[in-house]
Amino acid sequence: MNLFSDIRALVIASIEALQSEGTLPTGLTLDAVTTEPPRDPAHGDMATNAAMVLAKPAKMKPRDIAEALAVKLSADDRIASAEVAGPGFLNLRLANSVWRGLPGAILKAGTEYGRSTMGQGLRVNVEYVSANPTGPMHVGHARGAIVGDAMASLLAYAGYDVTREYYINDGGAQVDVLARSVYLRYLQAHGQDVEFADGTYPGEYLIEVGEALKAKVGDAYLDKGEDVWLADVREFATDAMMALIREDLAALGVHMDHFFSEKSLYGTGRIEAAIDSLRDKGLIYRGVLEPPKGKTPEDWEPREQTLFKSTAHGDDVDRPIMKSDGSWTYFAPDIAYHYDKVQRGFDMLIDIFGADHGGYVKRMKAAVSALSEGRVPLDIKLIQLVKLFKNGEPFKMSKRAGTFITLRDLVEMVGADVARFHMLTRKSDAALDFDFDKVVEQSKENPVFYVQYAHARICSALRKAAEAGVDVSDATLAEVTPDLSHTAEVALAAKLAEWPRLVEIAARTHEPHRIATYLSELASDLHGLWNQGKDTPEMRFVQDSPDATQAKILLVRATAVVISAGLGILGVTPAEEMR
RNA sequence: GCACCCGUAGCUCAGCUGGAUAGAGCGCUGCCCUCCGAAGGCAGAGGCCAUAGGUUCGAAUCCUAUCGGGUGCGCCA
Repeated sequence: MNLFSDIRALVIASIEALQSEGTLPTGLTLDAVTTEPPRDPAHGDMATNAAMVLAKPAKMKPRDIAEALAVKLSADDRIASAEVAGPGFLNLRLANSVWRGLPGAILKAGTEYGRSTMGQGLRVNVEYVSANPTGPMHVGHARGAIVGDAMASLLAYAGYDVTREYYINDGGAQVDVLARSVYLRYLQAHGQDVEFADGTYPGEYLIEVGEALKAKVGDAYLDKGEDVWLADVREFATDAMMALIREDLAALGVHMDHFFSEKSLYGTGRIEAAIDSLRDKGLIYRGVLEPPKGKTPEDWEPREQTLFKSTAHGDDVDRPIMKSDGSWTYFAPDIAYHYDKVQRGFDMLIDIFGADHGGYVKRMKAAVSALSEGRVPLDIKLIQLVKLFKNGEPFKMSKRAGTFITLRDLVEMVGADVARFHMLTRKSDAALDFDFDKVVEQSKENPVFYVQYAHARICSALRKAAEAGVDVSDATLAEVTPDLSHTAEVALAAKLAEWPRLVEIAARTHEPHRIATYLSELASDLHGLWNQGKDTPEMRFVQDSPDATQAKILLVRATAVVISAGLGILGVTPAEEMR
């Protein structure tokens, strides 16, 4: 149920009626016709741009089209009035019956109100986090995890078939480093003195991994060379790290559908198969790259390499896929991984990367474009930095100073709900300030609190009504005719009408932060309505008679449902009371 | 040097596939808050949407150039 698309359908039908009457020419493209909320409520409930976008192709004056359309639309009993305004806007005022029907319809649908079918069941793969399995996740990983997770939920709510996926970088040199570091801890567990040289991870989190290794293999690896233990320790260590990472993610409320191992691409012919697919398209060649202008590395020398002709698919330069020693560059397994995604039949791919991978976007898009022959779109979201603050002061993380904050620390300090909501209050390609003290503050300037409080406040009103003996069950309220006698109440209903539309906009643009923005606005409207009850007792949610209470409280209960649905997408628990 | 992201009120930021008089919170100014539904309420001031061109009936939004900030740029993933 979506009022805007309902009325848009009515507008389209009216245009077609005018076409069959000969008032408008046939063969017009109607895709650009929209119905949207007017900027100024005085303009009405809804506006359509139909007359303006059709004026040129129909070779008519916009106002003439608008006049004719207004007559048609007015004939529908959902339309109270249709007025031509400005350059050709058609301002629509909806019948009271439309608004009165909305809150009950929301209660009947529950949090499904707003669910869309725009995704048409298309299969989307959202890849996010993909942190190296070399240690616990730090607070910097949290934003990508949260944005990716909310993105996946949003797309699912919008009707896509979503897979949440984590790419484990377990094939590169850094897991050898991890394995050697664990080996040192293993020696330590056997009572030996060890030294952590450069190129090893000294983190204490590996102590227990070393001890676990000792428990598993005993003294089998003591005084042995890497050729004996490296492969096994590598696997043991990455398994341990992934277990750690899964726990960290779970603490944040993030759960993956699929973990994809980079290592599984090596020695199995899968990289070769992906590269062969590109070779078949004539996109692999031997060549020498130009040095980057203006910033030639000291040790630059021309070198013949195996290159992917990514420029054929929009990249700026061709990219090496094989090192001079014949081994793959990191790009090659990434190509193979995305080839695998394409072959698994996804209709759309989304990668959530850190902003430091910006230079990687074009080549990855080029690869997917080539591998899928342009069929599968890849959207890459770059997540900008989170600037940490503590009580208004910039907070620098430093391992040496012991102020290194892990993702787990974050959850323990502020809670998963607060962390999640706050990380979603800004669009992901802008830097975000995160103040450990302010995000848990209970004040109006804290959107997390403000939205939670709106929901809790409604729950409180419902409890109070129930204590007074009023039946405020959804089933009962859904049959009640709401009392929308004040403009602020109609305005709130109008805001609720925007929810399904907003879901589609957020899903189409891949911008889950829009949900958080909307919820803040909705909460603000709710609190405003509540405050008006101070001066105007007849606007209070709980009235003297049960009938009056039901008629008032229905609207705010519908608001709670929408808040709950929105928070659900963000992965935040709606609070029933504030503590 | 090149590519990508960002530039909107004093500050932090929203702003819908281009739509009407560009919004919110904070801060600032004024008023209200002895009782109702706590963690305040109401009102006001504050803008060359970085700059200059272009496309369009219409541009904060799209295109081009310039300026400013960030990120990245062949054997590191």
